[in-house]
Amino acid sequence: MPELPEVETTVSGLRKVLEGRRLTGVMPRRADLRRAIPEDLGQRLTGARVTGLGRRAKYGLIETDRGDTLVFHLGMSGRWRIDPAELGKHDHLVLETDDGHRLSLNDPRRFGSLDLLRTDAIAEWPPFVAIGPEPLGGTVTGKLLKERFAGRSAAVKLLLLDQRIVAGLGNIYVCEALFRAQIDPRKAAGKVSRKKLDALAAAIPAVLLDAIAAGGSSLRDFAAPDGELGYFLKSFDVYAREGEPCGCGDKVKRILQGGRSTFYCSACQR
DNA sequence: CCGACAACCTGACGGC
DNA sequence: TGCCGTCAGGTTGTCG
Repeated sequence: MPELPEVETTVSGLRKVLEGRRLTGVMPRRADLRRAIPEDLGQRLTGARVTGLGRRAKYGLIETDRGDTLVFHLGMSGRWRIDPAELGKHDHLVLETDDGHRLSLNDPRRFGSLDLLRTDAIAEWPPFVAIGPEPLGGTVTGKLLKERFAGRSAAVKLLLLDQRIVAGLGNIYVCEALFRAQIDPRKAAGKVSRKKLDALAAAIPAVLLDAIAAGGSSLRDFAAPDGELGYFLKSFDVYAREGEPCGCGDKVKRILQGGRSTFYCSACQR
């Protein structure tokens, strides 16, 4: 579930427990997730103090006073647990703090990742070099979308999922933003009108901020890291609502694009 | 550049 | 109870 709002919520939850704390234990419990976990991760982080937390696109950042930043990605099924009663087979990294808290990165499907980067070189990390502007940074405007979509015949839905165009959007919030902007997800990106792109540029941060306000909602198995229920509290306009009525009275449709479900209202979105 | 598809991996759910 | 097919928030790569 982890799209931008869920990562943002996760980072906020981690900040409460980690900021300013010294890491007294750092225990990777397997060698790899989606890719290898750095072998020296435990050694480099043990004893370090956490100086700050942040987020870039769907990546969470844990910065330390040793010049290293732990970069995590939650993939499809990752979440952080704070003070879990017991560790299970999907708890892949455990952190212990000097004030007695224990955190675990739990990721059943292991599509997530863990990397340890030098903080001063983080901008040159290849995944970050390729990634597009932050949708909450105020720079994603109709004008920018017009430029990035120019000449592109791919469906606008698919280009919005491309992290190089805009960072942090995933399947849920792309569907929701397109609904709010009343854009047909199948439409060629380069043929969406400037007026619609202005509406889209406004809808993207609106949808994301609503989700953050709702506690990083999403789907079934997402919970905020402090254990508060973060899922199913938010209802979507179209996502996962196939066959249900849209506000206009028509039924929400589900189609496949790029092998993934798109939910939309063919009456409202044109 | 594009669309289609597969791969990575586990778990939940529905149908039988 | 179990077996089987389908689906799920993401990313990366190949093929034609």
